[in-house]
Amino acid sequence: MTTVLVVDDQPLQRYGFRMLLDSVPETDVIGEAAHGTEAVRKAAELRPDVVLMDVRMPGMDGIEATRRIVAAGDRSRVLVLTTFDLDEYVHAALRAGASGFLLKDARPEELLAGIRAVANGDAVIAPALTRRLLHEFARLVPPRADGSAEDPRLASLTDREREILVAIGKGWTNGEIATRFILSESTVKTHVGRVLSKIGARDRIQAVIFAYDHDLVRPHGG
Amino acid sequence: MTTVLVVDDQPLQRYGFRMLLDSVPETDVIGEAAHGTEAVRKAAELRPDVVLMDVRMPGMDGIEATRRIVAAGDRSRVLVLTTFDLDEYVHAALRAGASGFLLKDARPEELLAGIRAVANGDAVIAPALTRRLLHEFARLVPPRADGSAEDPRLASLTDREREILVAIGKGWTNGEIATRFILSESTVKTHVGRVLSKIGARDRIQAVIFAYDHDLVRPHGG
DNA sequence: CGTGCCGTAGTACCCCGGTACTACCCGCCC
DNA sequence: GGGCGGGTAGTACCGGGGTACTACGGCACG
Repeated sequence: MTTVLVVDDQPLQRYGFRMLLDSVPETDVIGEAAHGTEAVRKAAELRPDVVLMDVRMPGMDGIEATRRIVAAGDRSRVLVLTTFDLDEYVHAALRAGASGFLLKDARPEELLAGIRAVANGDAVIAPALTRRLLHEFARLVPPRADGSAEDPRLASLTDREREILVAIGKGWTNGEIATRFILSESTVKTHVGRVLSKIGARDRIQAVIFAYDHDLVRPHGG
Repeated sequence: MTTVLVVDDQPLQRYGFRMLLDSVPETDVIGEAAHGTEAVRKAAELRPDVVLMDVRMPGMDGIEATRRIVAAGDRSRVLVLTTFDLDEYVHAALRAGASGFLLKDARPEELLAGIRAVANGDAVIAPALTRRLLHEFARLVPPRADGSAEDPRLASLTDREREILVAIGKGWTNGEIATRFILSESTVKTHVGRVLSKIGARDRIQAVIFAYDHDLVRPHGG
């Protein structure tokens, strides 16, 4: 039995969901909420397995409510519903920690299957959205994660030189690199010079860019 | 009627797929292939709506075959099937241009629904994979796409200074910036100095890192 | 054994980058 | 009018970065 909290600002919409979910034995609507604040409170109180969350609501919207419910860590999983397939909503919802994203025009069996999947720990995305999501994903995935060949310039570096390049990418000066690697600054300069030459960079700045483009340094990683 | 090309190195597996797909009126298996090379050739020859592609095959694998079929641009959509939910396969398949990714242990109706969706231009992902994909996606999505506040240091920059910062992020020297912006190098230096001061960077290298971390420059964007 | 690659280290030289400070023009607003 | 922020521009100074070249110990490989 899967317990569900229905969140939508329109009473009629909530009624529809309740009718549908109560018509099958496997789901049980244990509560309703008309806006984000109420949703967060009821989620904490009722501990539903799944929260069926509308995005557009007056007051606190579904995204923020999702963020808080997920942050609360009560094991409730959030399935976000929206009328429009606006990209910002999808992105924001996923970053907020939603387990799924479906369109309101989904067929009843799709919705039920979605709830089942989410309750089961899986995730669901409306097919119409999946396509664009995959497109973006393919664009975002770091180059080295696929089957493409490694940049020959990178491959030409020795292990030491690669370490140096990473250090350059972190923004360290030659002096800092020397200190942290316990080397003389002369040695660092030699290494840096060879790195620049091998990757075809005219200065360390181009090397920093190269390092970022080739995912040698993590963003926001100091 | 959806035409399908079945690609798998195991004859029995192909037989199973053919039985299933031919048992419903909406799909029609118009060909089979036992490895990547044959798949590419038959896809070009038969122009199927959907290619049901196994990943692991002797010789050319399903990923490379997918890449080539998609690159051929014959409107054939590729639905990748695998026994294992290995991340590398998923990434590689999506980058190769696959329209979907399902596990072989999917129930028959799931497979049929997947083929239907793919033929329809949508995309599908096995629920078990969707979860991890969303996790990664949330991690990859540029920070500014959600509801988080913009870095106050960025907000303190004037429009001109932001342009300068982007230019720094591209690796341009002061001289190059001066030339492209039609400014004197002195002016550029003045701007750069103010930018460094405002974002708290000790030198332009830290500024480059800042620009990348705040997504002001696109990777691989010269 | 010699040859080459790698990592280490040094000297010498020059230039770009960054700082400090000043200066002028323009548009806006009190 | 006067003040102010933003954009432009200049001079002077200096330190770090990059280049060129040399050098040597260790280690592998033919």
